[in-house]
Amino acid sequence: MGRSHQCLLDGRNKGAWTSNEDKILTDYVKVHGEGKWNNVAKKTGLKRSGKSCRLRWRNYLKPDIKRGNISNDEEELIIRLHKLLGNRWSLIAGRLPGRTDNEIKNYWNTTLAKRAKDFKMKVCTPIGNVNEVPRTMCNANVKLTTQVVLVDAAVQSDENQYFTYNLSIGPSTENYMSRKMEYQFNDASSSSLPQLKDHDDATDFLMDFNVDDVCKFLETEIVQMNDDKVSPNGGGEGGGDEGDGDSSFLKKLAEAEKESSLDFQSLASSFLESAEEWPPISLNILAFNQEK
DNA sequence: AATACGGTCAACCGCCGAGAG
DNA sequence: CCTCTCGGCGGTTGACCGTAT
Repeated sequence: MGRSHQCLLDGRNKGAWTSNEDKILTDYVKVHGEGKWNNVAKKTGLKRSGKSCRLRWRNYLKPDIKRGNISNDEEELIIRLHKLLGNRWSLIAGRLPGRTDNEIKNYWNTTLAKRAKDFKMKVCTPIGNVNEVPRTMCNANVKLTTQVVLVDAAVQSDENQYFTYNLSIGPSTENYMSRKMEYQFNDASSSSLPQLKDHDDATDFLMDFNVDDVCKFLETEIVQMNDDKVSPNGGGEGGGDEGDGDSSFLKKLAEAEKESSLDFQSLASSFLESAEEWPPISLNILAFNQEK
């Protein structure tokens, strides 16, 4: 694997390390400890840059490094930490003893990212209309003219697949709700609606509303705010069963915010910002939900 | 058997911040 | 302050390897 052809550039070796170079570096670190990497070349005659020495030691030669065979537990931890931290590989690696940032990064880019993509392609079909609320989530056929943002998606394993997403919906960045849901697929090839898994309260730090809350919010608040000619209780594109005014999301949001003394607005705003970095996967999820 | 292709992962690159002088 | 060095980090590259055609 990796680069094997050594070449000499500016008097320095580049490319794969030889076992002899490894020994020289290992011996040096045993005597002098880590750090002062630029001294390695001076004191040992090794034709490598300080950076290259440091990298070789930290990613390969260091005695406590675990290599290969990332366990299911480790994989799940990587997925969860990546949800939380993004591409901050060194932070993620810091919570996985013996694993290096480079290894985590490689594992993510090759195995996990690909798996998530394959899973998405397999299970979901784009419908091309992000403004349509999936009927399985909503009793009425409501036109959604607001933001629907998916900020997260992940697949745990082939045998036990799930995906998690945060759905942020609202007429503006001032008024919206966020809900995290984790779905379990018993059969990835099935087009039926997946089962909702239990929440992980530790990471679910936004408000926890059930699907009915989402539906009622969509049917009342959004239609009302975006189409003067459509009453909040039916008509227009929508119609169907609606919630009453008491169940409005905005009221609940205000109450919850008051009770918990948390700034949900800021929390959700930061989520929306990070969502910009994700691929436009929301279409696919919506399409899947619309399947029925 | 030969070739093409895609996955893996070690290593490199460029950027950045901290700290010393 | 300014400059320089060093180390850390995330993104990218490219050689190797297994598999498909």
